[in-house]
Amino acid sequence: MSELKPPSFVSAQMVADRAGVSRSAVSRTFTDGASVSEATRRKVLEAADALGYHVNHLARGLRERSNIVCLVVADMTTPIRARMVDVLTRKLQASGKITMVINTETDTESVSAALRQTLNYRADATVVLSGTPPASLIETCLANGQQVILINRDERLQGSSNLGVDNAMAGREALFLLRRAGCERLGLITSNARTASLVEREKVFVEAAAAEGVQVVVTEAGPTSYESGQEAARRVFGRSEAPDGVFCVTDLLALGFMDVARRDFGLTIPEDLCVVGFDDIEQAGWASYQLTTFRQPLNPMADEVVDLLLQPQRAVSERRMIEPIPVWRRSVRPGKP
Amino acid sequence: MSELKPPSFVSAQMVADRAGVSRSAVSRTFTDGASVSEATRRKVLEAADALGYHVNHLARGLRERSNIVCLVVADMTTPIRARMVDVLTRKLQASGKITMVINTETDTESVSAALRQTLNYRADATVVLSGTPPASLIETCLANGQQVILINRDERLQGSSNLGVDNAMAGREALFLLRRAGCERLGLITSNARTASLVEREKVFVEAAAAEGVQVVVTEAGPTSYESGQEAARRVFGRSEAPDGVFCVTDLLALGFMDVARRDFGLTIPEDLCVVGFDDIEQAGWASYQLTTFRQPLNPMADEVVDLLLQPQRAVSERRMIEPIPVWRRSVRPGKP
DNA sequence: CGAAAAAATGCACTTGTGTGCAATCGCTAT
DNA sequence: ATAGCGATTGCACACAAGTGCATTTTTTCG
Repeated sequence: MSELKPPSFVSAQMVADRAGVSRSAVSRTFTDGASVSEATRRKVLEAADALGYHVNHLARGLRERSNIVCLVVADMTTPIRARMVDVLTRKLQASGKITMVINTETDTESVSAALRQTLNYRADATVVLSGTPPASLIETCLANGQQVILINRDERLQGSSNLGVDNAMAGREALFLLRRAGCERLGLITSNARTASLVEREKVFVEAAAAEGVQVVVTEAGPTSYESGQEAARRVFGRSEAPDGVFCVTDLLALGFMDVARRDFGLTIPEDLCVVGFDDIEQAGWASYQLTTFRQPLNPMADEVVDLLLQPQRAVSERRMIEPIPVWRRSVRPGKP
Repeated sequence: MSELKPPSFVSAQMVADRAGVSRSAVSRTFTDGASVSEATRRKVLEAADALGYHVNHLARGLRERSNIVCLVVADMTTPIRARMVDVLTRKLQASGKITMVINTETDTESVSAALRQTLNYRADATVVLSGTPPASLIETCLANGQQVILINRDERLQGSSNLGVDNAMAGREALFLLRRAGCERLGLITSNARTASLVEREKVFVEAAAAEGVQVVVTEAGPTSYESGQEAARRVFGRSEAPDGVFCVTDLLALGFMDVARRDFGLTIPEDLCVVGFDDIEQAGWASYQLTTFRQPLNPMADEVVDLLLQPQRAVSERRMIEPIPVWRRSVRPGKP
């Protein structure tokens, strides 16, 4: 009560008064396919323009869908996340949705709070890029008619739509690339984040190596970052037997790893050491790195999200899997013919 | 009419029915400081929990402030922009606001469309990180009681709050650093974006050099990106007289420039060439670059934004200027004592 | 020109909240 | 026991839109 916003928003009623018509006429002017004569439409538009009227989407959202989509995301500064947010907001906008970003931590409590916000704002759908929401809360969302789309989360939660890249394929292919390059002593660099995606890439890589009778030395560094990659390299090359081929479960890890391997241990890439990453962030293509990696096809993924939004009945289907695209650069020796 | 969302959101009325109280009691239970007895509050909370009730912030926004803040931004994948969005969403959330991101192009038409969206959703405020909205539209926002905060835009538009880093200081200081390192042939790398911020950094640098009787060769590359930095380096070192000290108006430009200078022209940094950037993106600190640059103090800037939001009367004040922080790394020779 | 069909318009209700006002409830003090 | 008083409670309205239905206006066609 202390202060109402003094210059209030202009409402349809004000426009109606000014144009000398009923409020319904104003509403219909801004509704596609509604029946309004050309004359009154002109009067209304003129008045609206003069007053600076804009339809209140909040009020509209009371009756029908709000057209709001919530994006729950952590670690937004990470290049891959930034690109995901960029692509998603773009495509969502293009399909008439507006994006609310909820910047969260990955712990369950933060994600839960984010999901509740999502419900508070009557979002048509929630897209989760980070963390794993508790099943009970997902059910609440679904019970309220809100779609839940999980990206790269692969917990298969009842009713939620799941969507992600094929991590197994990347793990297998990474091994293949390193073996073809003649690498004998393999290493795997992962983070302590233990995301389902990361774990799967790791697992498949190690298993595929075992199938060939090759051992893999697994190094678990800190969070998924450049610094963790550096730390991992210091640990790896401080040991007796150094690897000559490494799969880093993330490009950021790979870049940090490469920098330390080269600068602190004098290794040359790819002669002494081959490195494979995952994500294909922009920096992976920079001249200093030229990292061989797997691209997450973000545009197709975002298209898929939009598609799910427009056809909610598809949501119950199985997990949609998208193939990552191998990007060959210079951090792995070309295979012998 | 084809399909109403079949499992509709649960409303306060449903909770009231279940708890055997009036809808007002429900509303008051979720309103701080409202008068409800402990007994009914308990009944309401229980019913709300059982039904999965969540207050509709859209409806709440009809009467009072919506607590929505719109962020208008382009080039979100750029590291500096990603960090800005990250920090802003964080701080806004912490102060009880929710962020709508509008991903736009920098042209006036796109920005205008974004601003209108902002009005449609009754945002309390709009924060513009990219592009320059037309004055008339800003006035409309203000007339509707919506705050407009422009960051690093420094057009001084009537009524909007402006906020940005001190570009002049950076330009002067960059020259000082290079001169102290003994650089004689100076270059400046800029982009064709011609943002006010970029132009000012450039102008002050060139003027300060002129004041010392030193000429600066200005090279204008494409958009503000790593690739443009590479392109600029190829042009600069293809010419007869190569510079030995360069100020790149952006870190991304600087990193691309460094990579080409080193790899394609065999220069060593900082012995043959000193480089100064601006922004202090994460990559500037990576081992391959160690770029001397100026940090945009994003946290203080975001604090300032939140502050402006909470005290709208401050909005009319003059442009708030924040000092960038010099970050000394290895891309510039240390000055002679 | 007049009747029937078509188009345009306005009323009133709906969506989910918050809140002023009046009525009611419960407790204390005389 | 009852007046007095403060704490609860419910009614009804406001907020800003969309829309079914009935009514009015316009158009069309015989």
